Amino acid sequence: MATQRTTRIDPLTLEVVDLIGTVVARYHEEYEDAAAEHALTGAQARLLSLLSLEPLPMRRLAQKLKCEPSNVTGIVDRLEARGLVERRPDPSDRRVKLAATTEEGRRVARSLSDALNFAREPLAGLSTEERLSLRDLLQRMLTP
Amino acid sequence: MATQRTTRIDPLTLEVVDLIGTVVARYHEEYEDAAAEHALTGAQARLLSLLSLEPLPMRRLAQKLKCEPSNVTGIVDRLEARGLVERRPDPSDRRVKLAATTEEGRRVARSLSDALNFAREPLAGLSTEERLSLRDLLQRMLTP
DNA sequence: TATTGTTATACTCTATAACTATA
DNA sequence: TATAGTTATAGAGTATAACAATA
Repeated sequence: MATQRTTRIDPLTLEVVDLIGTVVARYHEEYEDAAAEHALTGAQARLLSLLSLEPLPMRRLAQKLKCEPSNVTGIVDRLEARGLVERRPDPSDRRVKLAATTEEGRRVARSLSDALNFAREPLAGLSTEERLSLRDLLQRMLTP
Repeated sequence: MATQRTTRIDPLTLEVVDLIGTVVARYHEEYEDAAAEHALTGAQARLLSLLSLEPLPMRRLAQKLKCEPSNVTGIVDRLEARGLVERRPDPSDRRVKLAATTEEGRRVARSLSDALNFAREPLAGLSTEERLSLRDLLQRMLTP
């Protein structure tokens, strides 16, 4: 019976789940703040970061962002209007448009990932051994 | 120089950061799915979960959800229209409206937290010792 | 005067459905 | 006919500013 499951979770597990919730909240806060410093929304920042690795068809972007293709049009429109992204034809298929970062877009994307100090500060207090341990625990948690 | 910091992050730390990113994504996916099963948006589910603990003034809700008070009005409106939440006067201050879950709202909130199997499955493969270790590492990561 | 909640407004993100141009 | 991208539309979340009721 579903409503009884909760009682079977031990306090330690609940504590860990709660900590993970805090990690999630902190991660999002930092990401949104970093995006806002560049006057970007979260979705725009995510799309820009994706494109900073390689140009992608609109369709691929939708898959990666887990949203409908129609939404990507608007997000790319707004980034294009700011000169951070551009649309290019795909020589091999004229239906496809490749979205790609401009020089300025790459600059912003780099600065964005630098601003994500989640990468540094929260882990700064852990030793190499502890990071190894954390890595292994997270890996086992994520791959059942 | 900000653009050089990235190169100073060792591969192990990057790996851990990447894993945390995956945890965040997985957590959100599960939360949104659980909310969608009850035809709730993420914001509505979060607000309902908050209220399932205790009635709160609209202002407090805005603080907890980290959004403007004006937005809470609409979210509570929609939950109230579905009979999951109600507004009550605060006897001690007639300016204040307390949002509170209905009986049905509590049921949905409980079912929602049950559906959040993130609490169970991802941690199922870890022993008690490993959970203790994970808890301590996350705690130290979050409290610098 | 300050605070609580609301309204009004504008923007973004989201999904759905219909359209176009290619394949 | 199938696919890629777009447009149109509607609902929801968000911030800002202005407002009424109460403190």
